[in-house]
Amino acid sequence: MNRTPGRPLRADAERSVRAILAAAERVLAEHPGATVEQIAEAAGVTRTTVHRRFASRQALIDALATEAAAKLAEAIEDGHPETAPPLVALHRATANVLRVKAAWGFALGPAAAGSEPAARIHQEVARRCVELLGRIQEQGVIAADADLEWVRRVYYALIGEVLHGQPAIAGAGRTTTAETATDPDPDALAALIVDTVLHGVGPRAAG
Amino acid sequence: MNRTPGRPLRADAERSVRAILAAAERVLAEHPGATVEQIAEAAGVTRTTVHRRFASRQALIDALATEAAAKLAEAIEDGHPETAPPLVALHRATANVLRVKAAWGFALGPAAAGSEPAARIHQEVARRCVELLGRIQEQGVIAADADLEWVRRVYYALIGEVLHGQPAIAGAGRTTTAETATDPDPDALAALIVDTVLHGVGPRAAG
DNA sequence: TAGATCTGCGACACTTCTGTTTCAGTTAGT
DNA sequence: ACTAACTGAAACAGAAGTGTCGCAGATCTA
Repeated sequence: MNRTPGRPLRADAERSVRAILAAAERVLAEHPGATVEQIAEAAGVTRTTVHRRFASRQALIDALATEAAAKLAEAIEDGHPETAPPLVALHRATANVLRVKAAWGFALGPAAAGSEPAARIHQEVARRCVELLGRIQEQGVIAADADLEWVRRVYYALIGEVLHGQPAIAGAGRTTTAETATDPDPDALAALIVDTVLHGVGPRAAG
Repeated sequence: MNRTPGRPLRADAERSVRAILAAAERVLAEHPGATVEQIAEAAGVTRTTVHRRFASRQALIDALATEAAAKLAEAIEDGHPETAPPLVALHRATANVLRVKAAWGFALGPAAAGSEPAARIHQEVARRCVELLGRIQEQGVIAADADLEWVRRVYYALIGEVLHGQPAIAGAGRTTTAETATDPDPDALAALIVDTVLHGVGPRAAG
């Protein structure tokens, strides 16, 4: 049975879909093996309704992954990677991505991978990311002989690292610059990530 | 029923246990939700036998996680973090860890976490790691005001990153230094990781 | 070689989850 | 206000997995 109707849904049905997706993210983030029933309960809906809107558990996860991937792409674009100065764009995009990934941890994680359309979006995002890094490289801020794919992966890894130790990041990075920031706000973390990717943790070259 | 007998196992039974653990790693690495039956089949054993040796599926995973954690700890110690020069120890330990993590990807991954004894070992490993980083910091190779816990997490993240894109790392890092190394050997990768952690991907400070 | 141990085989009860269906009652849209 | 769409409730069949048991035969060990 196809639950991807051509006709537009009624307002309440649309609301249900949103509630289910939001609940799925919430529940699956904590327990990836969670039941459809648990998701339904968290959404304030019956299991029957979930199955009415999503053909299968997998279909639900795929939809979730796709939606989240779209938000991720949007987060990058909101940094204006084309028009803004590359480093500014990178910083803004990083902060945006941190917000999105924090809110859609499961849907953007490995457990939700395998969704075909989502995978395409992620691939496109990676392309844009390398593009932006290339522009930064042209400015000489990234070594000319650096492998941009490796740079991108380091960058991704640090984003992921920052996100799964929320309270652990008190006075992150250099205690002098970041002080004891009690609030792990995305901008400070983005600065930490970008700085670490570019310069590592070694002592600063004078200047 | 307790499958942790006080008496020593017979030789063939011991062999079965080893085969089951090895097969579990192999199978679960590719499909974390794999069945006990699939594991048994891969081990050349019946499901009954698996249950004879491990009280439950979870008990099997816990045993796997614990064994792998021990190998990880061993990998660190093999770098002689106490006696060798800190940077040498870090490099050796990194190469060793890469080997171990490549072979025990599932058992050391998040899916196998939650095992109580394994968790304690991992905590101990992290402590040793920070200790070593502290010694490197004293040498001035890591900035004096850097948060070592953050450094450790960056280090871990890069190790993880290197490991889940095996064939993608052809001419890793700086193409000039690494050339097009067709073989992603642990030592080259370890050098890449350590270098990136310390200096990032920015242009080298002259020298 | 004798006795203890281990294994495969086949079966069993039990639980849990999925996906479907029907139907009566509610809610949105026009 | 009328119709179409949506929902909850309650059941159903079915699949799949887990853990257990007993037994006959193979395999180790002393």
